[in-house]
Amino acid sequence: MLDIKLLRTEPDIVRENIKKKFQDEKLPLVDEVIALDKEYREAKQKAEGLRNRRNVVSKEIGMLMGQGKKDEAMAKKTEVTDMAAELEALSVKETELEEEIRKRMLVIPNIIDPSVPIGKDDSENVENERFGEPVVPDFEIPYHVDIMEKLDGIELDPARDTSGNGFYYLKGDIARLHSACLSYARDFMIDRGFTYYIPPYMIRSSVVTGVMSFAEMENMMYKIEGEDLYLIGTSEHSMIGKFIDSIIDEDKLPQTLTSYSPCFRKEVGAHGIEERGVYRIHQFEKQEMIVVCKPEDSMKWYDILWKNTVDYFRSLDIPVRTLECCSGDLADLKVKSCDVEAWSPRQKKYFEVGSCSNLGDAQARRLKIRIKGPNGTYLAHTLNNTCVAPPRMLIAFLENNLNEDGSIRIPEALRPYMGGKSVIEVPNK
RNA sequence: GGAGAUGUAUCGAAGUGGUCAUAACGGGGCGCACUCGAAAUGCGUUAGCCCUCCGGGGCUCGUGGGUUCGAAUCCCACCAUCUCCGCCA
Repeated sequence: MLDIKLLRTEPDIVRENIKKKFQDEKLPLVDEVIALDKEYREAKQKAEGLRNRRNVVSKEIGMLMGQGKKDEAMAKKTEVTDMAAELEALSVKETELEEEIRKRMLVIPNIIDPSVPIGKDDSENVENERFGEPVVPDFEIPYHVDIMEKLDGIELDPARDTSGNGFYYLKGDIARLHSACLSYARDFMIDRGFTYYIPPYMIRSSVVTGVMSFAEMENMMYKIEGEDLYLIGTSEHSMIGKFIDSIIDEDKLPQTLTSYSPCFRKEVGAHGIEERGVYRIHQFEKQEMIVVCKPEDSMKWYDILWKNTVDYFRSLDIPVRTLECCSGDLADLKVKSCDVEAWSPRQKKYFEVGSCSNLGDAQARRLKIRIKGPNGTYLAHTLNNTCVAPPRMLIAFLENNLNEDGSIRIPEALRPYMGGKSVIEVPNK
């Protein structure tokens, strides 16, 4: 969410930004907000004038009552009663206008960073940099489910019976590999100075509506029946939620956190949920990074965050690239964002395994996350990034570390988490 | 899950319908004075948000409603904490 003062003083910047994001249909909102805001402030001033009068008179009534001057007090009462209706009407108008303004402010996109490439949609995202050689071996790479099944590491049919499509049983060494990736990611991030968190996996509706839009909530979140609780779609929800309406001492910054959680997503209308396998599923696990920092540091942290993910994947011998989100594909709250994509030798292309975002002060403004410094309080900047989401990254892991005989090589870094194993062998039947 | 108690600034806490909400009283922090320095002492200071014609004004006593001319105070709902009982990993 933008600062409304920016719309008052520099509406052209806001309009220009909307155009850059190819959301011209939102252009009228700028003038609407400016007009509503003017009306709102007039109503507010009038209402506050009346409230002031009421407070003063009520105090006088109190004094008169204290002195036993009942008649004079009664006369004053009438004065307050007379303006009650006007005040009530103004209050309602005030609230209504405020809501109308907020409704519009929520959909006016955040000002993007000047470095963001201009483009209409995801087809115009820009490859930034490649890390590692994208190798295609001279033998055929099977579909990830087939690799896993050959290793006796996945059971999809029973999962369909117990839970439906979009769930899975991981088994044996593949399940262990999944957990190893997470444990390794946890230690990897701790080594880089991040504080490890295990957050609540369910959050109240008031937090949900704070951290996402209504449409997102409908399409992503599972609700617990009979309770005011939702299963989190990512640990970012609980991690950012804990900062809602808080003021952080400047010397406690930056907050660099890494959180583990299972993630639950309905994936309503999402492409690929029907696909067999673990690419898009209703339940997965993820190690996440969250940073809350001073405004001047956020771009520095943005670079540190995505590089962490790149380093993590490179330490597992998986080639990756970073793909920068163009203006039109950037979510409204984000200033800048890139995906980390892993190489798939089977598809001979890169696919998304993580997403790094700098939200500037937009999320902080919406959630009232502030910093207290020597010169007053100001809004924080917030960032988040995926370290690893194993079910999906296993696809890249298995494809890139597959031997011709179907066994899987375990990179050095992961061996301590796999009981020292250097290879996952194909079981003899 | 049952019973009871509680929620006021940085902390403890007073206020139980008005003329004591920046909020008594006490502690902590910070600044200044005294001191070679420190302790002790004294003085001062120590929320956030919004509007502003920059004079000021409004809102916030866990949160949201209600009653009232007026609510920290009365009523309702929710949230949280503590104690006891039950249950559980």
